[in-house]
Amino acid sequence: MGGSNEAGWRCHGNLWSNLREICDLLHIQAPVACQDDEVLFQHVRFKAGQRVHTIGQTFDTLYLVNSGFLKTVLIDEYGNEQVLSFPMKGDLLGIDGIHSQHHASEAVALSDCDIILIPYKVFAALGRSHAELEHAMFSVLSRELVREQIMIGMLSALSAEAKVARFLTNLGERFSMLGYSGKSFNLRMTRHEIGSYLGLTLETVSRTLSAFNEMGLIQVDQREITLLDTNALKTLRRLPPAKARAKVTDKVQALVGKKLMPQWSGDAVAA
Amino acid sequence: MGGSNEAGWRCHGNLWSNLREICDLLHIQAPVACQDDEVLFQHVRFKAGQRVHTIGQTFDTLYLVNSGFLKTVLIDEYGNEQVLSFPMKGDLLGIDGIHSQHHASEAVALSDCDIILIPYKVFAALGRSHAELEHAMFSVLSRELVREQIMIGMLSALSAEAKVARFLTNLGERFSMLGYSGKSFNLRMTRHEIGSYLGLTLETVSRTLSAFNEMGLIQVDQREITLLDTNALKTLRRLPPAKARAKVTDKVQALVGKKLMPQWSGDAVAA
DNA sequence: CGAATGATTGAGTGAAATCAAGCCGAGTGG
DNA sequence: CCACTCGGCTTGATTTCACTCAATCATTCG
Repeated sequence: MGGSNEAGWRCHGNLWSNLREICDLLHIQAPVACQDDEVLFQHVRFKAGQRVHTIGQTFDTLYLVNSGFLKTVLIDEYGNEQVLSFPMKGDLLGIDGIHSQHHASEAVALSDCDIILIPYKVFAALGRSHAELEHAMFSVLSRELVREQIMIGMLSALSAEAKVARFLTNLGERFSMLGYSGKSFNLRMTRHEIGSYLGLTLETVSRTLSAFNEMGLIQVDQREITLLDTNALKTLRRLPPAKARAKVTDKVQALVGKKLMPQWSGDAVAA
Repeated sequence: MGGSNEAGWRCHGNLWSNLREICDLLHIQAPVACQDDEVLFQHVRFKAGQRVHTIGQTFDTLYLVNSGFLKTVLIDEYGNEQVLSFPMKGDLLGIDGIHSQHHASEAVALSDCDIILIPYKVFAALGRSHAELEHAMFSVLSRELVREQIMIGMLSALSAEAKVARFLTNLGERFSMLGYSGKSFNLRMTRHEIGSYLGLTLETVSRTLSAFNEMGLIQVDQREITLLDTNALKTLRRLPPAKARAKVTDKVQALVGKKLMPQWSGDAVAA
């Protein structure tokens, strides 16, 4: 809040995409009988900090990210933000508005973004005319649903270290799928936003990143991250729910976890 | 596991529903031009403990709950269950299978259930022929998505007491929408399942219910629950993230919360 | 350059987990 | 029938992980 750009301000871009480009972005195969100029979809640019849609806003269009990084948030009764996701290229925004015709969440640009507008009516009509497209559309919604289910499982079952570790590896995987480096990347969000997303405080996020850095699992410098031992990060699940453990891998995990606890004697601090 | 009925066993029922009945159950208006006998959907009965679908199973049909109570779960790498939802009458199961053509979660009957089978192909075809229906179908998926988003917000921001309180009031609301009593009902799930759903241990769930009972907010006897002060339960949000509070209601909340902490001197224990 | 925002780190606390014991009700079998 | 088990629930004692509060840096920006 308090930024110079308040919600809803849209700078009109001048690019347009056809259906084929939309399908490519969404990773679904375009219908065979697809005339390239059948329909065109407008691009709109958002500056960092601008909102693509706000809570309560009337829903009538879906948003497909063509470039840039965003966050989607819920606002609770005290005005606190709850981060739900960090969409990037190829992600579809605004789905939550279909049900009640009003957006249930808010999408904020974390960097300058190029967003493609897909009017819901056009979206729906395309499904009716192309059977393959309709399935693909249901598929996209279903994928979102599964993603959120996994998120729920992660939130309620994993330790703080495991949450941060998975967050980093997931981010890496998404970057590499987009053609960027999956090992070395730049966080577009603050520690506070990461914490909100993972159900942790910013201090815990910061401490955990520092600990991973100490352990040589990653290299951190502010928002610059390099994953050094992706495997260890992926297998570092949870420490708490020991209960009936026997497997070898588990014992290794426990050890890796324990190493976090002892005070990391400050040797490389304060240059 | 270890029950006499393993997954997949289906006792064929002999009931069938038409499209109008399906739409009623889903709370969507049936298409005006809807011939009642256009398509028929088969009912199938499941006994308590049976699985409607299992993880990894090939997806080809959606399941609509006509009666009974279920849980949907994710299984993690250690074989631990993570409860995702407690579906009941009117809820649609299996959506998560659309994306990958395989179910990502498992649905288990907590009581005897009557389930309506909706072949996905039929479902999709209906959307293409009836425009209103297509929107309604997207709407159902969107509603699921919003529900999960709210779940995520709840998991990462609320205290244990607030989670349990909301769980109870939500359950009450769902029961009253189905025409049952929203004040007095029977939990169909164990403390362990509630805990898994809320990201808590069964002990914490049990303690919290006992505390609410002590405070006169509810009345508990094993799985028999009576909500005595629904309002207090609904407004009992969170205690921890104090940070910048000033409002009157907040102070009241804090007090209500604090009363939980002092040891409840056992007076009514052990008859 | 200060002001502001974000990040790091420390010290102490507290909410919920863990470990552990006992109770209750249902089902089983001698 | 009663002894026995077994799963679910309750409650207590203790531990611990992550939060809170607080101070200090780093970086950006007006």
